[in-house]
Amino acid sequence: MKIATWNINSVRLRIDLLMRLMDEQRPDVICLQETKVVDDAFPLKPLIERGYAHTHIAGMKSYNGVAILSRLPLSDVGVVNWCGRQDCRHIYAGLPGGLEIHNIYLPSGGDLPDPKVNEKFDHKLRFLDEMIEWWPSQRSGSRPMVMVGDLNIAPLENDVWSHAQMRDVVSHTPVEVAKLEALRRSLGWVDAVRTFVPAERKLYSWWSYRAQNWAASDRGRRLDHIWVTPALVGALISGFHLKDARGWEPKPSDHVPVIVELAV
DNA sequence: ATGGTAGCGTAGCTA
Repeated sequence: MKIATWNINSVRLRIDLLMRLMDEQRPDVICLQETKVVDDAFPLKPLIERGYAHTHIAGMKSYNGVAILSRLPLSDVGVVNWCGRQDCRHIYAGLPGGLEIHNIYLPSGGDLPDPKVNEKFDHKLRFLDEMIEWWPSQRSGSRPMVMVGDLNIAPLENDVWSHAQMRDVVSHTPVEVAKLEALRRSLGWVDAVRTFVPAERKLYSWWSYRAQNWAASDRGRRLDHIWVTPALVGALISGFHLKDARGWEPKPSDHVPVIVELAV
């Protein structure tokens, strides 16, 4: 089973690039974040025609929005609301073989890394706190599960272009990295792609639109992740980033797809 | 220290 996750930054604007991902990689399951569209306006028809007949979407006007697009049947689908909001950041679905996949778009957190003055950073930390409590109470780590998405945190030193210069930049601050680690430990999640790309190697999934030349400056961050429960570690076949997609024309997303293959 | 770009929706928010 091949699973891809991609912050597409508007599914309507980039529907042709989504079909390129489908044609080039043939994932069995694609999870999207930042679809930025209400469910009634989601462009499902061309995706269904391409074989992604099983879909579970939750979108809102302008912001956020997540989608699971699958060639394989989905069962027991659900939505999870965090921090008392219904803001389309977490959906899940069952897959054949007793697998469950969770697709999450974690709050970005704004600019200032101080929860007392920046409500967005406070929201990000509370979102993490709630998830840290939720997983052990609602799910078992012995269950085969995959958690994917834009977590808006780059946890490792080599998940950012400069660990020293990023310490006070939201996405790499010690407080959010510690909470992400607590979340990982909650069910013993394993960072799937980092089992194939050693922690000593730089690895990014996002490059800012604001750079004059994203590839030349190469100031990226690894914000997008695929985690698996211990029950699935032995099934991992490959894990990689589709870096070429950052240059896809016209109008690339600022995030690239992250992909794993599982022998299930 | 600042500003740089992008998407939605058509001003200003979010990233």
